[in-house]
Amino acid sequence: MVARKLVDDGLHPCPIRNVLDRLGDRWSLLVLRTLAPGAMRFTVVKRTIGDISQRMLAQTLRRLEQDGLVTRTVHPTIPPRVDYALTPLGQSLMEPLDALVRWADEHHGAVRAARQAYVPPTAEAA
Amino acid sequence: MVARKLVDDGLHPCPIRNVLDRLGDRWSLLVLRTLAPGAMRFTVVKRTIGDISQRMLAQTLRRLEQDGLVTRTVHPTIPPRVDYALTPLGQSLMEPLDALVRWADEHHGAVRAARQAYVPPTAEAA
DNA sequence: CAGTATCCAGGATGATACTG
DNA sequence: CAGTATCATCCTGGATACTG
Repeated sequence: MVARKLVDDGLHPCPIRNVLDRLGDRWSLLVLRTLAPGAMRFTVVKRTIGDISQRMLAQTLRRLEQDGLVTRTVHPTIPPRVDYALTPLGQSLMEPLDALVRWADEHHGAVRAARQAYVPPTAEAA
Repeated sequence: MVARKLVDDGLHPCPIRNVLDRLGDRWSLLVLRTLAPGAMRFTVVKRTIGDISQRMLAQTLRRLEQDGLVTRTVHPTIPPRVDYALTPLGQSLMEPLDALVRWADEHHGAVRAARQAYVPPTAEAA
Protein backbone atom coordinates (compact mmCIF):
# COMPACT_ATOMS: atom_id res chain seq x y z
CA MET A 1 0.00 0.00 0.00
CA VAL A 2 1.27 2.41 -0.82
CA ALA A 3 0.74 5.57 -2.53
CA ARG A 4 -1.54 6.89 0.14
CA LYS A 5 0.42 9.06 2.45
CA LEU A 6 1.60 6.54 4.98
CA VAL A 7 2.55 9.25 7.38
CA ASP A 8 -0.78 10.97 7.47
CA ASP A 9 -2.91 11.08 10.54
CA GLY A 10 -3.53 7.46 9.88
CA LEU A 11 -7.21 8.11 10.18
CA HIS A 12 -8.68 5.80 7.61
CA PRO A 13 -12.31 5.29 8.60
CA CYS A 14 -11.85 1.54 8.67
CA PRO A 15 -9.72 0.72 11.72
CA ILE A 16 -8.35 -2.38 10.09
CA ARG A 17 -7.15 -0.59 7.02
CA ASN A 18 -5.96 2.17 9.23
CA VAL A 19 -3.57 -0.13 11.02
CA LEU A 20 -2.73 -2.44 8.17
CA ASP A 21 -1.83 0.38 5.84
CA ARG A 22 0.99 1.25 8.15
CA LEU A 23 2.40 -2.23 8.28
CA GLY A 24 2.06 -2.53 4.55
CA ASP A 25 5.02 -0.40 3.66
CA ARG A 26 8.23 -1.92 2.54
CA TRP A 27 10.05 -2.10 5.84
CA SER A 28 7.80 -2.11 8.89
CA LEU A 29 7.17 -5.81 9.10
CA LEU A 30 10.78 -6.54 8.41
CA VAL A 31 12.03 -4.21 11.11
CA LEU A 32 9.52 -5.57 13.56
CA ARG A 33 10.65 -9.10 12.95
CA THR A 34 14.26 -8.08 13.22
CA LEU A 35 13.60 -6.69 16.67
CA ALA A 36 11.67 -9.73 17.79
CA PRO A 37 14.65 -11.51 19.42
CA GLY A 38 15.33 -8.55 21.66
CA ALA A 39 16.59 -4.98 21.98
CA MET A 40 18.98 -3.92 19.31
CA ARG A 41 21.02 -0.90 18.32
CA PHE A 42 20.30 1.16 15.28
CA THR A 43 23.34 -0.02 13.40
CA VAL A 44 22.72 -3.65 14.21
CA VAL A 45 19.20 -3.46 12.87
CA LYS A 46 20.55 -1.85 9.75
CA ARG A 47 23.22 -4.46 9.25
CA THR A 48 20.79 -7.28 9.95
CA ILE A 49 18.37 -6.16 7.31
CA GLY A 50 21.11 -5.30 4.93
CA ASP A 51 19.40 -3.47 2.15
CA ILE A 52 17.70 -0.70 4.02
CA SER A 53 18.97 2.85 3.85
CA GLN A 54 19.76 4.80 6.96
CA ARG A 55 16.97 7.15 6.11
CA MET A 56 14.31 4.51 5.70
CA LEU A 57 15.34 2.73 8.86
CA ALA A 58 15.15 5.90 10.91
CA GLN A 59 11.81 6.78 9.43
CA THR A 60 10.37 3.34 9.91
CA LEU A 61 11.54 3.12 13.50
CA ARG A 62 9.98 6.49 14.17
CA ARG A 63 6.64 5.39 12.88
CA LEU A 64 6.75 2.15 14.81
CA GLU A 65 7.64 4.10 17.92
CA GLN A 66 4.83 6.49 17.21
CA ASP A 67 2.38 3.63 16.88
CA GLY A 68 3.48 2.26 20.21
CA LEU A 69 5.04 -0.85 18.74
CA VAL A 70 8.64 -0.02 19.51
CA THR A 71 10.53 1.80 22.25
CA ARG A 72 13.53 3.99 21.72
CA THR A 73 16.10 4.22 24.46
CA VAL A 74 18.90 6.73 24.27
CA HIS A 75 22.09 6.12 26.23
CA PRO A 76 23.85 9.45 26.79
CA THR A 77 27.28 8.13 25.96
CA ILE A 78 29.88 9.04 23.43
CA PRO A 79 29.52 7.84 20.87
CA PRO A 80 25.75 7.80 21.29
CA ARG A 81 23.95 4.54 21.62
CA VAL A 82 20.29 4.01 20.95
CA ASP A 83 18.44 0.80 21.56
CA TYR A 84 15.20 -0.21 20.00
CA ALA A 85 12.90 -2.89 21.33
CA LEU A 86 9.40 -4.15 20.89
CA THR A 87 6.78 -2.94 23.31
CA PRO A 88 4.25 -5.44 24.67
CA LEU A 89 1.93 -4.20 21.94
CA GLY A 90 4.60 -4.83 19.37
CA GLN A 91 5.19 -8.28 20.77
CA SER A 92 1.53 -9.08 20.61
CA LEU A 93 1.72 -8.42 16.91
CA MET A 94 4.41 -11.01 16.49
CA GLU A 95 1.99 -13.87 16.82
CA PRO A 96 -0.30 -13.09 13.90
CA LEU A 97 2.69 -11.86 11.99
CA ASP A 98 4.53 -15.10 12.50
CA ALA A 99 1.48 -16.94 11.27
CA LEU A 100 1.60 -14.96 8.07
CA VAL A 101 5.30 -15.52 7.66
CA ARG A 102 4.82 -19.20 8.25
CA TRP A 103 2.21 -19.23 5.52
CA ALA A 104 4.55 -17.46 3.17
CA ASP A 105 7.27 -19.88 4.02
CA GLU A 106 5.11 -22.93 3.47
CA HIS A 107 3.44 -21.76 0.30
CA HIS A 108 5.92 -19.67 -1.56
CA GLY A 109 6.68 -22.73 -3.61
CA ALA A 110 3.10 -22.91 -4.79
CA VAL A 111 3.05 -19.23 -5.52
CA ARG A 112 6.21 -19.40 -7.55
CA ALA A 113 4.86 -22.34 -9.45
CA ALA A 114 1.64 -20.49 -10.19
CA ARG A 115 3.56 -17.52 -11.48
CA GLN A 116 5.53 -19.79 -13.72
CA ALA A 117 2.49 -21.54 -15.11
CA TYR A 118 0.49 -18.39 -15.56
CA VAL A 119 -0.79 -17.56 -19.03
CA PRO A 120 -2.25 -14.09 -19.52
CA PRO A 121 -5.92 -13.94 -20.57
CA THR A 122 -5.06 -12.24 -23.84
CA ALA A 123 -3.59 -15.46 -25.11
CA GLU A 124 -7.02 -17.10 -25.23
CA ALA A 125 -6.64 -17.59 -28.93
CA ALA A 126 -7.31 -21.32 -28.68
CA MET B 1 6.16 -1.63 0.18
CA VAL B 2 6.19 -0.03 -1.87
CA ALA B 3 8.29 1.65 -4.22
CA ARG B 4 9.80 -1.55 -5.41
CA LYS B 5 8.26 -2.67 -8.61
CA LEU B 6 5.46 -4.85 -7.36
CA VAL B 7 4.95 -6.37 -10.75
CA ASP B 8 8.47 -7.53 -11.21
CA ASP B 9 9.40 -11.14 -11.43
CA GLY B 10 8.71 -11.26 -7.78
CA LEU B 11 12.02 -12.92 -7.30
CA HIS B 12 13.26 -11.42 -4.12
CA PRO B 13 15.89 -13.77 -2.76
CA CYS B 14 14.04 -14.09 0.52
CA PRO B 15 10.91 -16.15 -0.10
CA ILE B 16 9.05 -14.47 2.68
CA ARG B 17 9.69 -10.99 1.42
CA ASN B 18 8.98 -12.26 -2.03
CA VAL B 19 5.46 -13.26 -1.08
CA LEU B 20 4.78 -10.58 1.48
CA ASP B 21 5.80 -7.80 -0.84
CA ARG B 22 2.93 -8.75 -3.07
CA LEU B 23 0.36 -8.74 -0.35
CA GLY B 24 1.69 -5.47 0.92
CA ASP B 25 0.23 -3.31 -1.78
CA ARG B 26 -2.77 -1.21 -1.10
CA TRP B 27 -5.47 -3.59 -2.30
CA SER B 28 -4.48 -7.25 -2.34
CA LEU B 29 -5.43 -8.10 1.21
CA LEU B 30 -8.64 -6.19 0.88
CA VAL B 31 -9.65 -7.92 -2.32
CA LEU B 32 -8.76 -11.28 -0.89
CA ARG B 33 -10.91 -10.69 2.13
CA THR B 34 -13.74 -9.46 -0.01
CA LEU B 35 -13.70 -12.70 -1.95
CA ALA B 36 -13.56 -14.83 1.18
CA PRO B 37 -17.33 -15.38 1.43
CA GLY B 38 -17.49 -16.84 -2.07
CA ALA B 39 -17.29 -16.23 -5.82
CA MET B 40 -18.08 -12.73 -6.88
CA ARG B 41 -18.38 -10.69 -10.05
CA PHE B 42 -16.00 -7.91 -10.92
CA THR B 43 -18.54 -5.20 -10.33
CA VAL B 44 -19.66 -6.61 -7.04
CA VAL B 45 -16.13 -6.70 -5.75
CA LYS B 46 -15.69 -3.15 -6.87
CA ARG B 47 -18.87 -1.99 -5.19
CA THR B 48 -18.10 -3.90 -2.02
CA ILE B 49 -14.75 -2.28 -1.60
CA GLY B 50 -16.06 1.05 -2.66
CA ASP B 51 -13.02 3.19 -3.07
CA ILE B 52 -11.02 1.15 -5.54
CA SER B 53 -10.65 2.22 -9.12
CA GLN B 54 -11.52 -0.09 -11.98
CA ARG B 55 -7.92 -0.05 -12.99
CA MET B 56 -6.54 -1.04 -9.63
CA LEU B 57 -9.10 -3.76 -9.13
CA ALA B 58 -8.35 -5.32 -12.50
CA GLN B 59 -4.66 -5.13 -11.88
CA THR B 60 -4.91 -6.54 -8.37
CA LEU B 61 -7.11 -9.43 -9.47
CA ARG B 62 -4.65 -10.23 -12.22
CA ARG B 63 -1.80 -10.45 -9.82
CA LEU B 64 -3.75 -12.58 -7.39
CA GLU B 65 -4.73 -14.86 -10.23
CA GLN B 66 -1.14 -14.99 -11.34
CA ASP B 67 -0.04 -15.98 -7.87
CA GLY B 68 -2.57 -18.77 -7.81
CA LEU B 69 -4.66 -17.21 -5.08
CA VAL B 70 -7.71 -16.43 -7.18
CA THR B 71 -9.49 -17.99 -10.13
CA ARG B 72 -11.04 -16.07 -12.96
CA THR B 73 -14.05 -17.58 -14.70
CA VAL B 74 -15.41 -16.04 -17.86
CA HIS B 75 -19.02 -16.67 -18.83
CA PRO B 76 -19.41 -16.11 -22.58
CA THR B 77 -22.62 -14.16 -22.27
CA ILE B 78 -23.72 -10.72 -23.30
CA PRO B 79 -23.05 -8.67 -21.42
CA PRO B 80 -19.95 -10.50 -20.29
CA ARG B 81 -19.81 -11.90 -16.81
CA VAL B 82 -16.65 -12.79 -14.96
CA ASP B 83 -16.50 -14.44 -11.60
CA TYR B 84 -13.61 -14.38 -9.22
CA ALA B 85 -13.09 -16.80 -6.38
CA LEU B 86 -10.41 -17.89 -3.98
CA THR B 87 -8.42 -20.97 -4.85
CA PRO B 88 -7.62 -23.46 -2.11
CA LEU B 89 -4.28 -21.71 -1.83
CA GLY B 90 -6.05 -18.41 -1.47
CA GLN B 91 -8.31 -19.84 1.18
CA SER B 92 -5.39 -21.19 3.10
CA LEU B 93 -4.15 -17.67 3.34
CA MET B 94 -7.35 -16.53 4.97
CA GLU B 95 -6.45 -18.04 8.28
CA PRO B 96 -3.23 -16.17 8.99
CA LEU B 97 -4.75 -13.15 7.37
CA ASP B 98 -7.74 -13.24 9.66
CA ALA B 99 -5.40 -13.46 12.59
CA LEU B 100 -3.74 -10.28 11.48
CA VAL B 101 -7.03 -8.54 10.95
CA ARG B 102 -8.19 -9.65 14.34
CA TRP B 103 -5.08 -8.17 15.84
CA ALA B 104 -5.70 -4.90 14.05
CA ASP B 105 -9.26 -4.91 15.21
CA GLU B 106 -8.34 -5.56 18.81
CA HIS B 107 -5.45 -3.18 19.04
CA HIS B 108 -6.23 -0.27 16.82
CA GLY B 109 -7.41 1.55 19.89
CA ALA B 110 -4.00 1.22 21.48
CA VAL B 111 -2.30 2.30 18.29
CA ARG B 112 -4.45 5.37 17.96
CA ALA B 113 -3.82 6.24 21.57
CA ALA B 114 -0.08 5.87 21.05
CA ARG B 115 -0.20 8.13 18.03
CA GLN B 116 -2.04 10.70 20.07
CA ALA B 117 0.35 10.58 22.97
CA TYR B 118 3.45 10.58 20.82
CA VAL B 119 5.99 13.34 21.35
CA PRO B 120 8.77 13.65 18.78
CA PRO B 121 12.34 13.17 20.12
CA THR B 122 13.31 16.70 19.12
CA ALA B 123 11.15 18.07 21.89
CA GLU B 124 13.49 16.63 24.52
CA ALA B 125 14.19 20.14 25.76
CA ALA B 126 13.16 19.28 29.28
C1' DC C 1 -20.37 -5.51 -17.88
C1' DA C 2 -15.46 -6.04 -17.86
C1' DG C 3 -11.51 -4.47 -19.13
C1' DT C 4 -7.46 -1.91 -21.35
C1' DA C 5 -4.69 2.31 -22.71
C1' DT C 6 -2.97 6.72 -21.52
C1' DC C 7 -1.95 10.66 -18.84
C1' DC C 8 -0.67 12.70 -14.51
C1' DA C 9 0.24 13.76 -9.57
C1' DG C 10 1.77 12.50 -5.26
C1' DG C 11 4.72 10.12 -2.63
C1' DA C 12 7.93 6.34 -1.08
C1' DT C 13 12.57 5.32 -1.45
C1' DG C 14 17.60 5.85 -2.32
C1' DA C 15 22.00 8.41 -2.41
C1' DT C 16 24.66 11.81 -0.60
C1' DA C 17 26.24 15.23 2.56
C1' DC C 18 26.26 17.27 6.99
C1' DT C 19 25.74 17.37 12.37
C1' DG C 20 25.84 16.32 17.53
C1' DC D 1 27.16 6.12 16.24
C1' DA D 2 22.75 7.90 15.10
C1' DG D 3 20.46 10.66 12.84
C1' DT D 4 18.55 14.80 9.71
C1' DA D 5 18.25 17.54 5.33
C1' DT D 6 18.05 17.76 0.55
C1' DC D 7 17.78 16.23 -4.11
C1' DA D 8 16.49 13.10 -7.79
C1' DT D 9 13.99 9.07 -9.21
C1' DC D 10 10.49 6.16 -10.42
C1' DC D 11 6.51 3.54 -8.83
C1' DT D 12 1.69 3.47 -7.38
C1' DG D 13 -2.59 4.64 -7.99
C1' DG D 14 -6.50 7.84 -9.56
C1' DA D 15 -9.08 9.83 -13.56
C1' DT D 16 -10.66 9.50 -17.99
C1' DA D 17 -11.70 7.65 -22.43
C1' DC D 18 -12.24 3.85 -25.43
C1' DT D 19 -13.42 -1.31 -26.77
C1' DG D 20 -15.64 -6.08 -27.18
